[in-house]
Amino acid sequence: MVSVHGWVIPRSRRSEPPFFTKNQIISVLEQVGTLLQLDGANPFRVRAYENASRSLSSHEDNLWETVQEGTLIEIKGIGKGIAGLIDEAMNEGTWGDLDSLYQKVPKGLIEMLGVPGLGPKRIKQFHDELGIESIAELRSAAEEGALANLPRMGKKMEERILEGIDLLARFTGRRRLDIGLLYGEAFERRISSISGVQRAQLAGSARRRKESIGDLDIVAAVENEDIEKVTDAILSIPGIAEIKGAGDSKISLILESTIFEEAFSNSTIDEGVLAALGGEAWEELESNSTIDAQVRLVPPHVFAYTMAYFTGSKEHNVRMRQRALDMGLRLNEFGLFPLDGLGDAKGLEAAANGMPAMDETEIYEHLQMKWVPPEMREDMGEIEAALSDNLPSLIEPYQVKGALHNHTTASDGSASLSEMAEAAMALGWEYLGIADHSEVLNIGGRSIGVPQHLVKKQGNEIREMNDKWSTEGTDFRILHGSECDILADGKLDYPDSIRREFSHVVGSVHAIRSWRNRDEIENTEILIKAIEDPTFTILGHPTGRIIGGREGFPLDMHAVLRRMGELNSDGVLKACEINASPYRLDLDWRLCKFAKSQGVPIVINPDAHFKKGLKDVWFGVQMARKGWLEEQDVLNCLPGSVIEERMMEGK
DNA sequence: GCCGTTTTCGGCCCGACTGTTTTCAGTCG
Repeated sequence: MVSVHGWVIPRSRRSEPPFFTKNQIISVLEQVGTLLQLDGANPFRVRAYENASRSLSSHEDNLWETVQEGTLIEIKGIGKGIAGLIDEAMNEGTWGDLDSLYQKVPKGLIEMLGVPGLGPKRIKQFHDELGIESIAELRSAAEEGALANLPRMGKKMEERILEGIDLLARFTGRRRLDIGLLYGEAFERRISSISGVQRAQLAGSARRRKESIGDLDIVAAVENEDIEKVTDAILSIPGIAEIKGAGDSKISLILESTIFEEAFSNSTIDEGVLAALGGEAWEELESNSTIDAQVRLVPPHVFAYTMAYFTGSKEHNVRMRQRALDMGLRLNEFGLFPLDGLGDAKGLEAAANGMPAMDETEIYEHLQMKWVPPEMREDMGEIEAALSDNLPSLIEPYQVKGALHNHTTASDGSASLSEMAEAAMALGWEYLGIADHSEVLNIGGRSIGVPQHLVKKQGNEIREMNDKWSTEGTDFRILHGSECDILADGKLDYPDSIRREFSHVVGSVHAIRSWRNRDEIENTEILIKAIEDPTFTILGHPTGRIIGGREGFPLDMHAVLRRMGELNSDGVLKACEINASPYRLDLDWRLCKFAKSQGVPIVINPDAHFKKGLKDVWFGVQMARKGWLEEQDVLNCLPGSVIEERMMEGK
């Protein structure tokens, strides 16, 4: 459901400029786009606001400085109008005439956008003609049959809206990447095994490894004469909760977790993904858990084009089509065609005259570009990099040699030191960093941190184990760190003398509530103060977000990373974690490239609380890939013998 | 509202599906 929470124009709490932060500006611009749609504005004007919001969020420089320099309009997508708006907001603390727009559009209309089949046009029509301002009013109007009499409406639309309202209540929100991939892999395998399907592959945000997945897209290559047979077979796959629609080229479904039973017993799931998922995520699925899925059926010779198209992202595709147009070509899900001589041929008919492509590499070659890995297709600079042959060589899961943030029974983990070490060795790792919680941490009134007097005991155990491996000639070691709480005032838990004994200190915020009650500027200052402590090594789950659960606390992460970069250039090691738990995936991948540009090393940490949790590193690697990171950018790609030294040097 | 070797106006990515119509508008991805 589109949450209505937060749909008010922000008021500044500050007494001097800048009155608003970059994140506040970005969110207002995005909301204005939506509000304008509901107000019936010119769709291109709507897109201008959406584009401005997007381009600002990938703009890495300090926005306040840009405003002061007067160079706002040099940012692509920001012209005179929006630049004036941003200038006014930051300098004066006012939003021009946007107040009236926020006032004008009833909040219930925003919620209605979440109803499948309802868009801004119909919502506006209902509002203008019938005075409908909320989902509740919409439901009763539909039940009374009041909607069917409107122009271009009818009984069927009315029913669809009622179903849509129910659906919205039942199947709300997106799925975490791990859950989405479980469904996606299972569904892909089932479709691949249908006779008549020549190839089938998962596309969409799952293939791009987004941290959360709205619905699954699967492309299947099927000859024309097999379409009917294959469609019937797909519709009879067990695990389908509902069929939403089925045409010649597209099938829309809702899947439920019963799809897994046979898929798992046949071990048909991709081994790499299954290993990463460890089966844990599946066991946790509720029986009423569902996910939307679309299957596209296309002739084999256009499969690559359709894969590229439905892998997205939408923004990447727009840029690709623009690139094609620049070369006098048209690109769509069926092929790439010269614009002249295309005539009236559309869709598949036109594909006969298109440029052939056996795989995606050839599509990019036709456009004189290097193939872009799916994870990078977000229009975050990959188009330019692919055109100039400057794409990074992305990190691979096998390049990770250990991890630095994991727990044992000494705090809230469920496995002992030696059990965790064995599991790490089984993964082929050369080291395991243990970072149990510090003393202060208690969750639900129960203290789970390691008290001061037990820190030394843990250190002794680790030393004994390391000595044993060393005499045996085993290339494995445990690094004795701590996940040390960053207190609300920016101080670190434990006395200095204890912190200095650890090989590394992962500083993490756990008392999220007090950080959420402060503003971005204050939080940023306090967090930077904590990072500057000489014993501080790694920033753990920087914003505290839980995917699908809660937003992180307000923070200017660019400013934090800039400061960490300065400290690194002074020779002090300050690394930033990508917490690899699929619940967190924090640092956000969108910030990885910036961290790299500032010279901040990244550590991919599973934050494992049990043996299988170590495998979550796989998800962290996916995020690092989305963030353009290479092997040398990631600290825990260093071999065991080197990483100890690196941490000593960095103090 | 933004943008511009076609720069101050007239474009702005493209197609399938659905339900409403009898040629098309709205929605979705």
